[in-house]
Amino acid sequence: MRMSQFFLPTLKETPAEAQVVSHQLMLRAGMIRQTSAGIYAWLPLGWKVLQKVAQIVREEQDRAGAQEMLMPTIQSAELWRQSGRYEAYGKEMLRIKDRHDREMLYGPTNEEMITDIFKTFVRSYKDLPKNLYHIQWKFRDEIRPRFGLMRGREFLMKDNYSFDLDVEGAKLSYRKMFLAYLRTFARMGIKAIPMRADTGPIGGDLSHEFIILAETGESQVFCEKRWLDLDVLADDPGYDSDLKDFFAKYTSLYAATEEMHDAATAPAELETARGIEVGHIFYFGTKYSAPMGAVVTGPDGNPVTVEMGSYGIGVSRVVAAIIEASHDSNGIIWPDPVAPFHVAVVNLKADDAECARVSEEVYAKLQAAGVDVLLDDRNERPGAKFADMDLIGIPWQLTIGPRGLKNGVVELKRRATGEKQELPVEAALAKVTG
RNA sequence: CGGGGCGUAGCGCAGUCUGGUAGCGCGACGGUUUUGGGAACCGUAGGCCGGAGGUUCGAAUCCUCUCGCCCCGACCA
Repeated sequence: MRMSQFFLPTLKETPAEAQVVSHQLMLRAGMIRQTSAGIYAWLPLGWKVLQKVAQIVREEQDRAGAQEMLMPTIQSAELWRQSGRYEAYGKEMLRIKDRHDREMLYGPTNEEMITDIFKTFVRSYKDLPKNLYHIQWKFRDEIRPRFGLMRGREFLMKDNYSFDLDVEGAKLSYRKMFLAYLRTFARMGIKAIPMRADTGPIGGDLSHEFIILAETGESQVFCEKRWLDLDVLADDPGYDSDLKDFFAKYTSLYAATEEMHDAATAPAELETARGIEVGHIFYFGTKYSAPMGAVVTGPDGNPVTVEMGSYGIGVSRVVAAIIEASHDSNGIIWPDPVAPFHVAVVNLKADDAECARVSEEVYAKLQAAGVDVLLDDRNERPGAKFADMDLIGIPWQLTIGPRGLKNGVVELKRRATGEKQELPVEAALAKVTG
């Protein structure tokens, strides 16, 4: 992408309405535009990041055996009456009426709908287990939306639903998602810690919130420091195992949110921090399958009400949470896997023939190599270019200027560390693509 | 929903108390000089002062109503 043509409305000053750093930086970096309280349009840069995050979620869901589908945002109130939640849900649910005065709603979640779809088609235990997901916009009419995308009203969520014949199967499905979530966040370059969550009336120990540590987090969390040293991607036993050992290892360390924290049972040496919830997994048995009649015929010919679980990742919130966890005073520092561009080629002097020639050549080579590259070919002053690049947080900045070219070198800067080195063009290319 | 605050140019703000023909900085546009960390100078454009009523000779400013947004609390990916 050429910056001279890219729709990237960056701001020098921080808009007054933004209080938290992720909101401020997303506005300044030209990623989003608020259209109503808690509702945002995603501009090209933001949309690129959102899609990268969604794609990692998608790949890990697929890898864990879940299947992608897409359910609508608008649902019928009828479905929710079957589960009893239409009355129970309260004002967070946006209720609307169509032209025939039929009661509809903008879905805050999809348990009812997926259960309805499931029961229509699945009749035999032989069809189990099943795990279905979609990545779709949700709406929850929060009393007070705030913190930009951290607590919006409309948000993009990956939600999936597992269906099993028995509790043991449901627990295995749960452990698979537990692993999938750890892998998902690890791949995004962030440390999300699973913390025991309230299971409400269901009871048991099968609900975890996945929390990212960040100073601006909404809730107080407590965990053992050793958590931060675990390497999930290295520990991954694969989905063919029963995952019991893995699950045991990753739930043995203490980690709890404020609500679940119990100083009496907690170890003495505890890390206290602020946390942002980015995912939540939940086993809930027959809470929906029973009232909605999701029943299959078991091996013995008798009907079995299926065991269900649901699993959510706040995809749009993750984007904000990553910024909360990874920024400095100059702007965003994207972890490589979710960065909107891998490298920015900064032509320091756009009207200099040699600078332009080398920049274009580097740009073309990187594109040919399949690298997501942004070329700053604007006729701006160097300071403005550097400031923009730091602001939008591209992991590598490859600066091409007349001073360096005279000596046959370009400057390669790593956004995360600020480390700069002068290299011949080919060496810089190798470093960026390697 | 309770409590607090704010709506004036694209963005950040002053002006409101004490009514008198709307201003500053940044940004945009044109020009000249510049060019390795958000340049300098000259010039230009841009505002029903959120909206509707009212008071007044006269309202951004006072009164009433309304809409929107932000912050603090109870809810949540």
